[in-house]
Amino acid sequence: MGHPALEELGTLLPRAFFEAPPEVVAPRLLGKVLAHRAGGAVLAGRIVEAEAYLGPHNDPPDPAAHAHRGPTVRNSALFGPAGHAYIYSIYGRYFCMNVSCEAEGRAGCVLLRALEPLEGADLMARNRGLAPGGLGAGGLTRQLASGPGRLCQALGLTRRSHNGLDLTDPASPLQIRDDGYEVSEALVTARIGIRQAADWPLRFLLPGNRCVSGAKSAIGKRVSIPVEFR
DNA sequence: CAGCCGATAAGCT
DNA sequence: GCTTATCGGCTGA
Repeated sequence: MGHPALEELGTLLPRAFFEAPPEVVAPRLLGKVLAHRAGGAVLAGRIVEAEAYLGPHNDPPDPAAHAHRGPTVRNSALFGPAGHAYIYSIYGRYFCMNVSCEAEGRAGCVLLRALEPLEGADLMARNRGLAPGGLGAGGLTRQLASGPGRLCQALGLTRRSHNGLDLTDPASPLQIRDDGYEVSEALVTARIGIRQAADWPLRFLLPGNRCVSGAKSAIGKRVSIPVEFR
């Protein structure tokens, strides 16, 4: 009661959606809904910012990607089937969530960097240690999940509980759905917070959206997303 | 097995 | 802008 079933948030994205290069999947994910069922609650938000990290089969390979040096215990989810969660801890305090791409045996992923909260904003605020009241007016809502670490904290995602989950399984507590929200244009910029390949244009965000992270938000160019990739 | 350091965020100057 | 918290996985010995 009070919480929607995940089905009400749109149609579940099929695995084929993710079986493509990350630079194709990342803009396609803009506007889609990331949903987490935690106990009786549902926490969900629209993806407004994402970065592509390329697998080692690319030429040149992407030196900023965790999959850069091939499979390891940590990144094994990236080399499995597409549409799985890859969650890792960073700086001892935070987690970041990626979606695996490409066919099984090939790595490549999309880092989810920011959400526009749709469901469970009060609970997100609580998870983030913020005051639950007055979210709408004060602009606090846009800070709930504006950043990869904030996103995982807001939704309550951890490596131990959620790494490796199949996002395309109807029984999974973590899914990505399409509620019909249409995105025809993305803003493309360099990726944030990396040193290697720092100038590659692989960060995608919804132009003008207030929930995106980072100072580089305004620096980039608009590209239209081909209809077949929407 | 020890040392290093990162796809971060928050708080302070 | 600069600093720091705090950790696990990676690397090389």
